[in-house]
Amino acid sequence: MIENLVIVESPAKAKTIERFLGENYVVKSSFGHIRDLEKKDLGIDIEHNFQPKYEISPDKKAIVKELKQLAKEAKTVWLASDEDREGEAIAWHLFEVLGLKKENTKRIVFHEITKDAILHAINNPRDIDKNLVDAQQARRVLDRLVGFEVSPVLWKKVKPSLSAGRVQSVAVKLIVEREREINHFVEQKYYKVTGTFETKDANGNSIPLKAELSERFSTQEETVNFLEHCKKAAFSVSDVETKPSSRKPAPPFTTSTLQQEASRKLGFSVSQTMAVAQKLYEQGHITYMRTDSVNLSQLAIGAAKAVICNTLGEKYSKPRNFATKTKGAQEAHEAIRPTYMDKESISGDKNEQQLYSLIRKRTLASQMAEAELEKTTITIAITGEKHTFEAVGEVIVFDGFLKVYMESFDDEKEDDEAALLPAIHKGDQLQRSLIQALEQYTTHPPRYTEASLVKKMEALGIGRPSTYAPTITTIQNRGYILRESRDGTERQLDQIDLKGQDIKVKKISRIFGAEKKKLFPSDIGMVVTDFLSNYFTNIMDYNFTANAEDALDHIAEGEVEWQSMIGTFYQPFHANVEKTLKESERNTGARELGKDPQTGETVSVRIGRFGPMAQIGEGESVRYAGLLKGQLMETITLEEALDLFKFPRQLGEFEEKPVSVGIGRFGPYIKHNQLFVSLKKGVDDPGTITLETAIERINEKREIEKNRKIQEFENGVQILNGRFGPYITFNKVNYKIPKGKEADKLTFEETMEIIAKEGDSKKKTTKKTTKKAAPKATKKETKKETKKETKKKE
DNA sequence: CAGTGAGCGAGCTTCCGCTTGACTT
Repeated sequence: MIENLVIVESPAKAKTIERFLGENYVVKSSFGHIRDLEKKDLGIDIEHNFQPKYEISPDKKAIVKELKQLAKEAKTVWLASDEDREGEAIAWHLFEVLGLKKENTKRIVFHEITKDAILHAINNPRDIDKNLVDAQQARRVLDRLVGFEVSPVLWKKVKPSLSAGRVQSVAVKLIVEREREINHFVEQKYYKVTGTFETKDANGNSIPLKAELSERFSTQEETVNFLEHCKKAAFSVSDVETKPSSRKPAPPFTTSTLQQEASRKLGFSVSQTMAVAQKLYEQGHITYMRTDSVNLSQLAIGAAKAVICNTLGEKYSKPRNFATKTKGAQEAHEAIRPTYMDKESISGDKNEQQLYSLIRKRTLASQMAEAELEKTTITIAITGEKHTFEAVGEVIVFDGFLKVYMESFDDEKEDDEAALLPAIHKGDQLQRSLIQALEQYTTHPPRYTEASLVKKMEALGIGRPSTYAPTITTIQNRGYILRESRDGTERQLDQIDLKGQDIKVKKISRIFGAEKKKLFPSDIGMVVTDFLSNYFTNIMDYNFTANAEDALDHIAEGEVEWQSMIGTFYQPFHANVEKTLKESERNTGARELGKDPQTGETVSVRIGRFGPMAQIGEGESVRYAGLLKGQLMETITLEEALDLFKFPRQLGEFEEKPVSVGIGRFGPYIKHNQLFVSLKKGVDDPGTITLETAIERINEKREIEKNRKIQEFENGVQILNGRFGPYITFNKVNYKIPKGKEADKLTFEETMEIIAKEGDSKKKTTKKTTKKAAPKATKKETKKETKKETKKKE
């Protein structure tokens, strides 16, 4: 017999709570939701007032069985899932599925995992809030209806297996719209002028003062005119203004801000951040990592204060409570913070240590005093000229929170170092040493990174802390967007120097348009976004989720029945689905580029069965070519499209066999005597590569092939060098070499032993996976792809 | 792996939010 059974959502939480509650309590975890709408079909009985058809999730069968047994034996069952819509629903599903009875079931909630908070919760139980549960059911049903009615429209009208959803479709739209903004952006040339002046410090040493002209010139003529004027002009300090300012620390981390800072400061992807944070959480180093709250417990605020006072002194301490401003925040947890504030570092790998340190610094900084700054602006007048030079400097009077943590921003400029300015006064005359004008260009809005997309989604109230990372993975796996780095192109810019009485123009080179791990839309992403925006305008509206949230709030307040809210949405929505199926054209994003100058036939692009392609002519003479990576149907030119048809191109002969360049599914390649060699990215251009370079690549590949084989035994077993180091291959199956063995010293017996062992474990794992429910399609896809890739590389 | 792009039709795909593993490369 069990006295008390407490059910929480996370096993790590269960472990901690069990410690606080003592032996009369058994604490178990449900591992999140245990039940969901039927996986197959719609799972909603439209005819009967949208009655949901729930089923136990396949991977939760075992845990449900265990909980059922424990619940039967327990005197009291405490449902302690999170205090938000989803948590309330989990409690209700548990109540239903475990067959609990009202008289011995209690619903409790706590926002922080401290003994006091939990005991307080135990002493203040309540009933399940059915209105809140209904709000969750409405949310769930709405998402299913949108996803499962719109996706099939895409299958019919665009391409099979595509997906649409309240969150993902809008996330893709953000990236598509940004790309179009960039394409339509017209850059403006201007000249930025900086002056360097000689000043002297108290000891008579000269100190240069750098100042920027308040005006930017748009032509070289104007710029040179100005420099000509400066030749004989005098410069004097017309104003020195000093203003005190202060800077406040940022609030402690939420999931979204943690992902952003880890991306900017540590270069983590959002899923990487979550994986590392999960480890820290499981080891008890930090509080829960999926949260939208900036709230800290009193305990944490006190602990932070103690650490700050002890290590830095009292004047650095300033306890604060932060208010959450995020739309639709549910605040079931605390902000992300260290569980033990005084623990400066933790054991673990480098990533774990770095992320922990980031979280700790951010938390401490949030509880520290403002930084006191002094901003000085020096204005330098030019005789006979209305424009002035300005130098801005910032001095930290008191560092405050900056002592431990400085927040980063996406658009940080490199040369924005707030310099220390020399002590000069109004009326001082200045000598110019150099006046320099540099040709510059306005820049288009930046492409999203994973983290800045999360920031935008959060601002729009789209998605939740638990879904930001998976959503980004999904839209990449579906091929709607891709994350890429691109080398910029080099450009020659004019730099015009005035030194003494000489004006000199010189060319300097700068790299433009380099992108690092940015999000780009694909053709399919653009076509799908356009299609959905056309036919499902309301769902693609950035306010759709925010409006839905308002309606869900009314349900949670008990003012509206959830079925009536869904009914209001569904009636016109479903009619629109039917109408779109009947009336809309198949959408391939087809676009005419012009005429082929050689044949006069029409050149066009569209999405074909295997992706984006170009086409010349129709009927008998039709020719096709796939687009290259990085080319978009929307922006490809006629010339670029025509270039695609120049392949395969014959380069000549090598060792009496023809050498040709072609473009395949995996990019440009050289073909010679059954051997395929990829071109070197960024170095070789398939249009211009010479026979000589091609032979070089062929020889390089032969060299690699030669070094590939480390050992070979009589029965055909080989030890090879692969992309990930040495491995064993036998009968087309690969086996990894256990750690501590050296590939070149393995004997035949040892090798066969490894094959036998590895083979066994391989069989086991395949059995396991077949036993389990079919994995999600996205997972399948990634698995397939990685397999393919390894094959390709080895 | 190095091309492909028709049309037919079976049978499949798909959502968002809660949670962790079990995969290995």
